[in-house]
Amino acid sequence: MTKKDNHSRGLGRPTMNDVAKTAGVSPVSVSRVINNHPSVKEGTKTLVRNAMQKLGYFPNAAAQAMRTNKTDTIGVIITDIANSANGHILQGAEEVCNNADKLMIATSSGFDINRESQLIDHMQRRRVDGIILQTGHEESEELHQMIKNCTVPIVVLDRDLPFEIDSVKCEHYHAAREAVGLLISLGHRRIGMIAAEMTTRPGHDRVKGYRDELESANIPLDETLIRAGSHLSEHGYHETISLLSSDNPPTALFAGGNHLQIGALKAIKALNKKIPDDLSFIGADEATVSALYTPPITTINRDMRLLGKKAAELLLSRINKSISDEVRNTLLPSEVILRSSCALLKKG
Amino acid sequence: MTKKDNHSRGLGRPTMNDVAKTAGVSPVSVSRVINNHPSVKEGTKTLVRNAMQKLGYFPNAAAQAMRTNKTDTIGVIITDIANSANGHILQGAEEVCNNADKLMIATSSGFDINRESQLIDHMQRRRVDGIILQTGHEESEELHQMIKNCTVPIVVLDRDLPFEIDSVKCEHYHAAREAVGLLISLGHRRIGMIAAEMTTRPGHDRVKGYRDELESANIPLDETLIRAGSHLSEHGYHETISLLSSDNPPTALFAGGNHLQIGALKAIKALNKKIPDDLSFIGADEATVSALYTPPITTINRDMRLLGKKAAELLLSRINKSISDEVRNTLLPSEVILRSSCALLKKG
DNA sequence: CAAAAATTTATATACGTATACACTTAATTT
DNA sequence: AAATTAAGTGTATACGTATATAAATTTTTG
Repeated sequence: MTKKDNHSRGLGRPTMNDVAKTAGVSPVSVSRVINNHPSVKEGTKTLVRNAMQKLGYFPNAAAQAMRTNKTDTIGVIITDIANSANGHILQGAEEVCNNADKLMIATSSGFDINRESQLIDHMQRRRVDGIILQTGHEESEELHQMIKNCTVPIVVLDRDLPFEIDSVKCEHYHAAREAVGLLISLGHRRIGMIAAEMTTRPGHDRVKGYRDELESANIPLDETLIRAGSHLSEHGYHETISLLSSDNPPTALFAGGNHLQIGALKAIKALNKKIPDDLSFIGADEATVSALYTPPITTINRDMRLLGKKAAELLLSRINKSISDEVRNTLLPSEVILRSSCALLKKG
Repeated sequence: MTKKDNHSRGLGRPTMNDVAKTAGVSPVSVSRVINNHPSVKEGTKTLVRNAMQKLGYFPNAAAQAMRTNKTDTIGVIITDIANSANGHILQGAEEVCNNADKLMIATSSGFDINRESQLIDHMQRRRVDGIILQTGHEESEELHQMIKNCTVPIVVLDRDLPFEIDSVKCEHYHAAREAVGLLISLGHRRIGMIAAEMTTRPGHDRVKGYRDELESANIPLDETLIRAGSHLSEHGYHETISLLSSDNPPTALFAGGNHLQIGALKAIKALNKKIPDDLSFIGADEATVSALYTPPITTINRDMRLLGKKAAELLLSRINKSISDEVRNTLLPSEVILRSSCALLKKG
């Protein structure tokens, strides 16, 4: 019994050596069968395959990774995995990765900056071939450093970072302008704006679109109508309650985020206000509820699956070095879908 | 220049040896610092830490895995990652894994049986410490074999398999009976049932609950009222259209699945039927829409996050061998949440 | 102050795989 | 038939880490 014969000694899983022994060939032949090397006789192939079958052999990915310095794995770090919008991103990315024979592994940070750092760390230790990152902390200096120092390619998902880096983003600014413009064209002058963190693209750009559109319509800005700060449903709920129960409530409301929209709709329901009679309403990123709501809700939509796909494609190209070295920033469109939640402002 | 001095030659990433050289200590000391070994002088520690910092060193997880035969990784295989119910499962599981210092990596099969096998394979090759599996193919013999032969512990998520295996499941049967019972108590006799695949727990058990409750109420079964077969929204839509436009349409409808419910509601809307005046309705697993719908929808709910947590906890216990060897099957409750989508059957 | 004990550091090796290289045998050419 | 080529297989080794064992150093003790 030789030194390396772990398996027959009952310790641990079968290795290439065990398979080789069982098949009566050398370990090299086993390796060649595994990797579909051309020069191996058909007879040997089946010999090896049978042995693998018999022993229940699985190649050890860690050993392979160490030897080849590749893992064929793409790591994805998402803020909130329970958000179905992110689910669609993951679905899109996974489809592309599958087709490229890469395993996509998804993790989520829960918007926790420490967790985010840990996950980038994890991915690097595991030597993933590349990372798709949706940070929840665009502004963190620490994170910028981590990203800059990262030893594997990163594609950033719908975030603005203050340095050059591959990214795929969605258009938020013009869509927000279009949404607000629609409300203005219906006669609304007091338009409430509920937004996510200003340190995050969807929050920042949508608020900017709101401001610019009002300005270009010569409507004086009332800062108290802008309620930015969190992407959470609770934020949408409380700020909507606050806005609608104020002395001079808005006649229209724009909720720039799927959870925010849910929260806002709950608040509107709780206050027993009717859309669009008491209040015109525009939401964002929430396809299902918007279509089914009574009345159906006008909303800004974007193709999250496409976002995931584009990010994965860009990352794979970067990994394969099949594109030039210069940084790529892809911008995907948003679309305003008109439904019946917006009405002409009633005079008086 | 020695043989192993890769990094200073510019090839690849820094290793323990590079760090050791830079710090002026032996590789062993570096390893000890990494693993918080007690017996290492404070001065050496900082020396090593500075060197790691300077070189941008990251331990190679593959090498560690090979040496220690552990990966501190939990693999999760889910059917559909874009389904927010599954997102909540993942969230729950991830929380538990984080607290146990395990990295949870999520993948999804898209209900593709081949993909599912591949993923189990991937996980084994990568030597994850354990797998949480939500199969979309309870009935597949091939899959049963893969699961039985799997070399790492598996916890099955809300599925019935024809052999002993750790699992965490949700109660569907009694909740379905309760839902149908509620409709019966309101006078309904013709109750439509839209269900997912019969080869999957939520589909099978809910239909069984439906049948048994009707039987115990001495209501003759009309098989044409049962529309099982797919969890997809489209199935819910088409079967609802079909049911409601038949000669003898049901007066109440039970949609046993979140996507099915969405599809059914779309169909009801398309046919311009009013809930609950024209049709009483009960849904399942779709908290957001149900609460916001007009009228709010009575629904069967379950705690998906808890499902994920319990599965992860069971798996970790199994990995740590902190529980006895016997197979565990945890059953979590479902709950019927009463809202205003069900009404007394109008006579005549 | 020598010796024993405790602490810290170093040497050597194994984990499982892929590949460069050498080797054997069979097939082809001269 | 000898020489060349091709096809198939085997030997030896490196990847980066953790640890057993040994060695060196410092601290404690009689």
